[in-house]
Amino acid sequence: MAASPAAEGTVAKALEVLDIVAARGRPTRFSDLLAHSPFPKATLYRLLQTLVSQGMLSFDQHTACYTLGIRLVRLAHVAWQQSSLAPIARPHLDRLSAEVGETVHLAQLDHAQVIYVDKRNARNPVPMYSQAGKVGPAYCTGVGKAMLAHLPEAQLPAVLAQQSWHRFTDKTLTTPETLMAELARIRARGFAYDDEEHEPGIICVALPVLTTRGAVLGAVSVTSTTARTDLASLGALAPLVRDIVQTIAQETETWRFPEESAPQSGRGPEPCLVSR
Amino acid sequence: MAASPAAEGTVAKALEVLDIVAARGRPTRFSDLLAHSPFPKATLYRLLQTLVSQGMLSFDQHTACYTLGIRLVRLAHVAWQQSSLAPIARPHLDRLSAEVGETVHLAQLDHAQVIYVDKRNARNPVPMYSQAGKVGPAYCTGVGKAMLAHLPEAQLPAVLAQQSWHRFTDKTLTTPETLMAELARIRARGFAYDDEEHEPGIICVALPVLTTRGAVLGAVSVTSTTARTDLASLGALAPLVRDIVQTIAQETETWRFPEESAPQSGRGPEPCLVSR
DNA sequence: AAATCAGTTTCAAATAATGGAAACGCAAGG
DNA sequence: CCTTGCGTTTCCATTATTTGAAACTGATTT
Repeated sequence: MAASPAAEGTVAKALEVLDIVAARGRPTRFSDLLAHSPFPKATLYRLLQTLVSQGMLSFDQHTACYTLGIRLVRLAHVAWQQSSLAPIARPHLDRLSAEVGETVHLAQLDHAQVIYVDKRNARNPVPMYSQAGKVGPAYCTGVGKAMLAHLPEAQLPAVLAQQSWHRFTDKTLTTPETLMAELARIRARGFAYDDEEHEPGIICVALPVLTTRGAVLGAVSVTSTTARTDLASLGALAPLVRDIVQTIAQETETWRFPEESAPQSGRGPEPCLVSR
Repeated sequence: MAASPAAEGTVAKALEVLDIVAARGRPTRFSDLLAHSPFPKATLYRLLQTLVSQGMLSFDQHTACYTLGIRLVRLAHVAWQQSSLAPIARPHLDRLSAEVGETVHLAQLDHAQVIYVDKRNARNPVPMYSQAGKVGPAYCTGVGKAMLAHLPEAQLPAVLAQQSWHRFTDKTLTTPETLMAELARIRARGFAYDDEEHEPGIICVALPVLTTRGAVLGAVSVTSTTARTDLASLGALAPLVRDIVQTIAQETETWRFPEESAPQSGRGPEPCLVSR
């Protein structure tokens, strides 16, 4: 189960249950969840009931299985829109994608992992691991290393300590020391490569999206395969990607303004009605 | 804000806070949230702290603003995959989209609203979060009416009572009575039209995805414009869409009940979603 | 019929949440 | 320099919820 953040409140436990359901990855029965949770039967049972009644889980009468609920999807859509990064980056990813014709990723750091927040497929799509919403390792992906390289020094040790250091390929860096050296190279160079460190044959260039203060917001990468290109050619795209990430960063900061709470008319189906 | 589900547990309150943040739609300050929540200052503060520490919200030190957190996006991705409908329907939507070349939607019912779960544009296969989770009215969209028409009679009044009945166009049905009549026509005809009831110039055909027991799982629609086609031509696509929804329904049941038989006795059709 | 299993409910004790009030920090104004 | 006001955070006695062992239900198996 990896990161169990030592439940302290009821809410934390409820969320942990959500994670457990999510981790099963399929409709799951009570006993299965019980076996994979640290909670006693009655506690788990009540948590599940609460979550179901709240719409965060749904429960199928026939199969007696729990799945994640639709309320999550609704919340997540807003989350995606509300995150300052993703919606702002969108048109720029489109532009980048059109220009280079390769797979393009936008990622953010979540705890010590990379989460792919948006993605454009290559004109000739290549099967690969990443997918919007999916999480991946930070220490052996282009976007991950680009972000780690610009993390405040104080945070780095904690984050490195949470990496799995699994050797995906024989080029994977599997120790904090070698990674630290790589991060220094990345800072010097201004961008990161992924040289088949996560999947064989998959390479990429990645640049971080940084605020003017230097805080890491996310990272953008262009990914391809060794069959189609090589690191040097990908590196040649770095200036283009730099333009993109700088534009994104700039627009993000412009957007930041919080907003006074104008007396909005409470109800009303008015505003954001779906395009269809 | 209409649906405030009268929090009874702590978890419910925490989730209500999430909804409030989501409803603001932008990074929001404490005082703003306080003004829009039913909780006392200290309570709200602690709920926010919990949610932030759990990653469901994120808090920006500089602007002192709360936004929905990245953990939500991660969960929602799994939710989408795990929902029996969306991943199963995906290839069939692709097929339908390729065949008709028009906008295709997959929707489900969430409370009394329609939630768009997947979508195909004529051209590019848009990344998921750009549209998943968008909600729309049920009483004046093709997918919405198709699903309402097949809801258990006992639930219909409650759902209709939650509609806004806003007159989007002069063809919008704005009373329960006229809608009930329309739903009867839809049941008789076997599929629903949207005749510019939500947006002028936008028309569609929609069919519900039903289990063998008749429970509503979702709906699929093909949408176009009056400039390009008319209702009659869209209606001609109904048999094709019927094939699609039936295949989806069938695969859903196969997937969920690998070797279950004896499908009788229980009470009436048990809809999988919908109001508490 | 008895045993087993999966899921549900009970209840007194333990624990966590509550919220009024007050303190804190900070910027603008006297 | 000392107010004043606003937004944020902490305190703590009170209150209500959560807890979990164990008992119960009702299927299915032996």
